[in-house]
Amino acid sequence: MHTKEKILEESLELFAINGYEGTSMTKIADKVGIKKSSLYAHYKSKEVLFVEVAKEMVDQNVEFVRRSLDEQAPDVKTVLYKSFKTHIHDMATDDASIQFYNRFMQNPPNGLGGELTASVEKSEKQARGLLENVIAKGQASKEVTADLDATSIAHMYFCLIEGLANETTVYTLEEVERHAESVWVIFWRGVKI
Amino acid sequence: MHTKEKILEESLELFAINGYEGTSMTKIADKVGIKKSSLYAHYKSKEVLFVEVAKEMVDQNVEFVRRSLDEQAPDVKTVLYKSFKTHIHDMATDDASIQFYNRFMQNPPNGLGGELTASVEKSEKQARGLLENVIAKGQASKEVTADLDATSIAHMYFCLIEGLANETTVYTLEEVERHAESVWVIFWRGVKI
DNA sequence: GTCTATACGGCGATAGAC
DNA sequence: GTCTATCGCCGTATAGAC
Repeated sequence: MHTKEKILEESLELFAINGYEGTSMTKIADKVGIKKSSLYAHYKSKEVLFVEVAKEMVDQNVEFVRRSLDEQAPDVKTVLYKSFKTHIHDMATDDASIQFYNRFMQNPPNGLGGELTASVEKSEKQARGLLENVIAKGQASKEVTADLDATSIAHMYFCLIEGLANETTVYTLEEVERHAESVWVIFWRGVKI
Repeated sequence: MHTKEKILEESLELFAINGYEGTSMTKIADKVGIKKSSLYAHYKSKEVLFVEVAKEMVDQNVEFVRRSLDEQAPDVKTVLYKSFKTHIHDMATDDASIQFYNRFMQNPPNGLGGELTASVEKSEKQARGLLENVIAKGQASKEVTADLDATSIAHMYFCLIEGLANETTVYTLEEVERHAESVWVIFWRGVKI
């Protein structure tokens, strides 16, 4: 019922913060407000629960990128800039979904990496596809250089976001946002006509 | 003696691959070729052992950046490009030190993050300083634009490297190196005069 | 579906013989 | 310094009453 979803929600947060081995079924049960053994009525093992959460996050990643792209923005530069800022902001403000995604796409739990890699690769391709469209539009409207192909530029874009995501552990929100600002300037300098 | 160093070496690899909670003292002992209890003659706890490894990695990070900068290269563009390629290559070829660094700087074990953040921040600052010098030289020789400050450019550089590091789990060596190549082109386009 | 009780193994860590 | 033996605890997971 409603409990099953709550388990997903709460374990998402715990996995994101404490990792897979660092999150016990007892801690999840405590956070949900039930006993450990009751979890097994909804998910037959910890691995199954984790994979369920992970699959949701992979799907959500594409949706997140889609929503970050503002269709109403006046030009491609603004679309990209707004999307960039949205990503950075949500990362830096401890959004559990994004932390989960960043954490486990880079270092999946021991046996479960293989089970996820395929779907991650697919979702990253989709997300990159959305950006490629925007960039291609910018090339058509002479905002973005045609010397580079849209795929490479989209790749660079995600590379920057992931690089900045890594900083969130060490640096403060303000520092990351300031870094993001200068990173953006160089990026745009690199891709504009 | 020689055992104490071997413990550091072997646990470095295990921590890098399986994480902190995913690495047991038994597994470390097995890899070293001794019994678990013998480890405690060298390091009084798992936490102490981990912190010891982590501190070495933090120091090594600065040295790694220093060595990647070729003093003999003809111009600043070449210095940066060679350094960039060295980083990518070592990451992609499963260098345990770099994997350890990337993994735990982003997601330190639960109680030990605070103990490391300060020294990480310091070492990253030193490493960035080395790059800033190179970039400032490039600005003086009119290779690199003076519209951007050297700190921002150095920051961008590390951001790209970390972003590419994240890919190594999902993509193959060839793919990452190909991505790195186009990332470099955009980067240089963004910072050259 | 949730509970209590329990099984069983692996964990980090210590004691003490050699 | 390394071993065997052992401690106490907590991990995942199951059985069975309600």
